[in-house]
Amino acid sequence: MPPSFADVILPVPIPKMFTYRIPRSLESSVGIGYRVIVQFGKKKVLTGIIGKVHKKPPKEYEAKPILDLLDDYPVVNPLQIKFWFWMAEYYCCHIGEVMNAALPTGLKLSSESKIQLNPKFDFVSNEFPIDDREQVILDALESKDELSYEDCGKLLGVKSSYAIIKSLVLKEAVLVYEQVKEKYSPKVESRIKLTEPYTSSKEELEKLFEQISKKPKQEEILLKYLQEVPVHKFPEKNKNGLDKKTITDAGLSLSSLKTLIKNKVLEEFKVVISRFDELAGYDHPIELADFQEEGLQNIKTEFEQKQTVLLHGITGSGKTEIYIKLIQEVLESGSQVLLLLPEIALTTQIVSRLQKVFGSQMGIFHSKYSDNERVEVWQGVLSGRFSFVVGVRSSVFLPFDSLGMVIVDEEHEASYKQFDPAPRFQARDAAIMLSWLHQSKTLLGSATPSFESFYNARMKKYGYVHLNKRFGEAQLPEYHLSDILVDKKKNLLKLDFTRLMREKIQEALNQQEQALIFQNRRGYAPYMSCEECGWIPECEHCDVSLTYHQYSEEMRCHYCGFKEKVPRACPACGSHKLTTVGMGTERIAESLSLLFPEARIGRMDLDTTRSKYAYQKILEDFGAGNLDILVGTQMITKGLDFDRVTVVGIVDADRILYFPDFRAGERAFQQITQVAGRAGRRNRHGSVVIQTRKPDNDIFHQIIQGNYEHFYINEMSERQRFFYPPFVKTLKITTKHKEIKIAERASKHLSNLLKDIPVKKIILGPEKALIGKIKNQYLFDILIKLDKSNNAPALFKHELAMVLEELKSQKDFKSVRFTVDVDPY
DNA sequence: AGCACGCCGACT
DNA sequence: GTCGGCGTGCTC
Repeated sequence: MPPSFADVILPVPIPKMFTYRIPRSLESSVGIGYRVIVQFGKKKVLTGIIGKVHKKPPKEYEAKPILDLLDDYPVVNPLQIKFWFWMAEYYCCHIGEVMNAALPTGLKLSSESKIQLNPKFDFVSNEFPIDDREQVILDALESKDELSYEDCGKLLGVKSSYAIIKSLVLKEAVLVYEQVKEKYSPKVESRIKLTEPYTSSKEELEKLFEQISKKPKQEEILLKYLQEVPVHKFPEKNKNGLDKKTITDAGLSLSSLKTLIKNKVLEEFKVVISRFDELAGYDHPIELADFQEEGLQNIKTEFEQKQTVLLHGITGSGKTEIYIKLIQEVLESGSQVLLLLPEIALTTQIVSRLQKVFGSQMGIFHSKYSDNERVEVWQGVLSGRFSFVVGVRSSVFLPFDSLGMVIVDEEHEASYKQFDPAPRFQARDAAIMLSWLHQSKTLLGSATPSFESFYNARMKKYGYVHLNKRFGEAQLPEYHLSDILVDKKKNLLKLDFTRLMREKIQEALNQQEQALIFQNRRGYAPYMSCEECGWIPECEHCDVSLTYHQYSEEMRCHYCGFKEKVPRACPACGSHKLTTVGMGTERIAESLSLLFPEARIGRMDLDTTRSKYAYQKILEDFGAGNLDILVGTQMITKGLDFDRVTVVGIVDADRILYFPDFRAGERAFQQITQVAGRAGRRNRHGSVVIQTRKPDNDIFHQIIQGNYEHFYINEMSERQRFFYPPFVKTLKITTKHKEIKIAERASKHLSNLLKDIPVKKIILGPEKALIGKIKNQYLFDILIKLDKSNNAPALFKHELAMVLEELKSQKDFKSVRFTVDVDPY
């Protein structure tokens, strides 16, 4: 038998797999998707995933052997591997980067170099002298068995301890070895149980009680145990024992418990438990209104023809109920279901709603979950415990093996697109691909579909179902446009609130109703400015002004996290007249508390929801009526469904509308409609107040009339004329370097090379990026608009990859970073 | 991305 | 003189 080889995917940004030899001993037990340990480079040990198994020995090098197998089952299935490769190709990144994003951290291992004393080392008759710094390391190793390179560096106060360690190795004083650590640790519970003979014989137990009658604390524990676990009535219950916590929580003595264990009366044992509670789903039937039932039937009919269906349902039309029906059917047929939600909707009512129906067969995949929790969701899908997962963007990577349906709720949400580390994927689009690989169906749901999806629906690529009724007696809210400039002239603008806005909020407060105030900017004020000379504090490392955060008395950069104290005086002219310009949520909340001193005001934005349950806490407070007004960013537009909200205020609609991006209009329509949808659900009618400087902008009237289609047609003619998506495919390449000249030159050079690629396209730029400098790196953008026909995008990407490889190998551009963003936002 | 090797400046 | 800065090349 010739030897077998495995192409292993490793978490390194190199565009290929690495071929390793499969040792005979592992030959029968490995395959695609297994986690393996391999040596990479001189000593680094990494975990990788087998992407392919074959018999072709590599010609140019000797393959190293696979060192070990981590599990006795594949962690990733072949469908996922296909999906990874598709993603790497489509989003122009490396397979290792996809793997990195796909595997929960807990399943990734990497080794750490450790040093230990060489037991053979003879300190006395040592032929080489040990210097002071080496001695420090050796002394430290006297008390600790092992040290990492980092520990050594800290000990010596130097950045790199490499040279010293190398010298010690040479002198044979220490040994270097690699330690791989499994990051995932199961949650264990300590339990106790009664030992023999006390379990089987009542007499023995009685004897025992006599013996310990003088030790009341021990007696107490024993009584507690027997009360919780009636051993003699139900002998089998002893096997499972009792959680140790039950004893300690009852305030009983831990040391007495230890004595009982030491005396072999009780026995301690450990069990692995789940991090998720078992919840029973109630099977209460979901009642659909006639129009929802009709929608459901239409979806099914569309699915007969199309793989993907767009469900266009206005806010309050009850899309969730339709989802539930569909999910139930798919689950009953034995297939799996994935429901994608935008991150910020995941902690809300929809999840608890679903949990009530689906109980513990439903897994939740959160971005705030710990690494261990993520591994458990992963394992849960693998083992079949979860046949249904509700999750964020990254849950498309879970190890499903037989998806029957993927639902993407709020399909238009920009947060489905990942920007920063590669893969820069759009989860909605990836979900459609994933679903296709499973030969399953995809349902996209939205009240304000993305133009891409709506376009696909109109082109008959997707099926289309429209729900335009609201459930129950819910009415659409009444819109009011409030002109900021008019009020300002008449001196009616108080603390940035127009008279109409203040009146509406006051009315709500008078009626014990609630108000939601939307402002898409966190912090106190976007920036500060000197009244005398116009100086504006800017970030030292980025090309942006610093945001003023009042609460922490700081100026912060939202791009690199840089912060500094608020300047006392203007460094340019010495003036003390520094004022804040513009408004963030923090300032809005402050203004409201001045305008409505009696109101209880809450704020919800990135700064107030950093901790795991902060979001839920604020929502619960609001839901319970402990708050009258909630101020927030986008976060408040999602999944909130509170009866008492009758007023929704948009403080600065122009900020959304006049954004330098071709999608600004689309986004404004979506955002305003979404926030507005929070007003007056059920039988109360609500008001939406929009503050703007240009109330006659046509877009407002289309939003008010809810005329999505009209709006769409208008905007699309513009997009067609100027070659914007969805008429073309776009691709953005950012060039980054710490020297502006080099960054610019590299970008120019690249754009010239791209011009030669024989594909129908438009190349724009290079141009200084919107934010020209971030973290001391200068950025230049090239935007490419690709013809969608004839496979042009794929051809172009292929050529691009080669051009980039070539460019990177030129020595002038060695340290230049290129990032490719396909379908950027 | 790490990590090792190699070639130059500022210090005991 | 050396330490240690980081530029460059390589990883099956």
